[in-house]
Amino acid sequence: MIKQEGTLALPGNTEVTNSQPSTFAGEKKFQEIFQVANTTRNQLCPVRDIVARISDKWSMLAIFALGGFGTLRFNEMKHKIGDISQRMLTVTLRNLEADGLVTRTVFPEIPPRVEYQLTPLGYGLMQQFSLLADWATDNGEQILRCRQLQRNAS
Amino acid sequence: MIKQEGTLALPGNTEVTNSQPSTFAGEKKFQEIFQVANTTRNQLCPVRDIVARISDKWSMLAIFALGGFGTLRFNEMKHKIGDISQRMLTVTLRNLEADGLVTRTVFPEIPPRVEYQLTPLGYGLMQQFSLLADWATDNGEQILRCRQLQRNAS
DNA sequence: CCGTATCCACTACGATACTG
DNA sequence: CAGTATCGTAGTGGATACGG
Repeated sequence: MIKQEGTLALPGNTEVTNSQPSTFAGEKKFQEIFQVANTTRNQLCPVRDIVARISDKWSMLAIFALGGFGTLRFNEMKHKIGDISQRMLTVTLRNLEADGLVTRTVFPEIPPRVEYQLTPLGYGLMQQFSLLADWATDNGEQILRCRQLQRNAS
Repeated sequence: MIKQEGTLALPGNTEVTNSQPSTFAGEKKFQEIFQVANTTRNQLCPVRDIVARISDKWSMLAIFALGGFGTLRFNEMKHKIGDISQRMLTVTLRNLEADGLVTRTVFPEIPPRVEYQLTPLGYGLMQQFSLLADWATDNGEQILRCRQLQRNAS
């Protein structure tokens, strides 16, 4: 007997052919993304680069903070995010700035004032990313349930 | 003089008011995402959890490989991804399985045969994620250019 | 064929202290 | 206020060897 875990994405075909089932539309598109993302020992890949950028511990929060509140000063962000360290906020913002996702404006005053804002590029990224966030809020619970079942089974 | 780096997301308003400029539509939506994602010392957040899952080094590639090619055996994936180690492919697939994103089907044969496939959940995630990948392929070059300029300036 | 087990290198991150 | 500098730790991923 076959050990089958979970449910399949596609209705099981009793007749297995070499071609993929017709329900598998869009397949080629994902193949292309795979090929692009799979830059085995080649040059760097924009997709993986961008995922890497937004997927560290704080970048996503920083981006959505700026998208949600507009312009923010350093300590405003630090206060909003709550448990981020000064160091990590600096590092995060510097990285985002280096990628052209946020601007950093220094006002030569005493005490110093520094304002951060999303660039059009950063705003676009956030919009795309918010779609993924929507999906995550819709389906996150199901994933967590799967994880629980898995842990209980082990 | 103000030290201004990069370009701003919004046209500069000479008159600054307390309210955000009207071009900043969608602000509230992003505030909400921020609030949800910013689970400061609260329980876990589905958005961050899912980002964490797809943002390790190999999960994204594994998902798109399955989405692009349908059903794959262990060594087929390993061959397609190229420079992934056996250990990391196992770990990656086990994590995806635990989250209900892929199924793992063991055929009790000698030699053993194990097939992996996306679940509906995993397929949905990949579709959302592919939109982000599209954005990345469109805008990745610009980000890389920004990064180059930054490095040359330093 | 499809894994585990073990060890090791690297780096992301946090805590703390100090500065213009 | 808005950072830097330094150090310690924990987790991630690679190489290698072995097992059912």
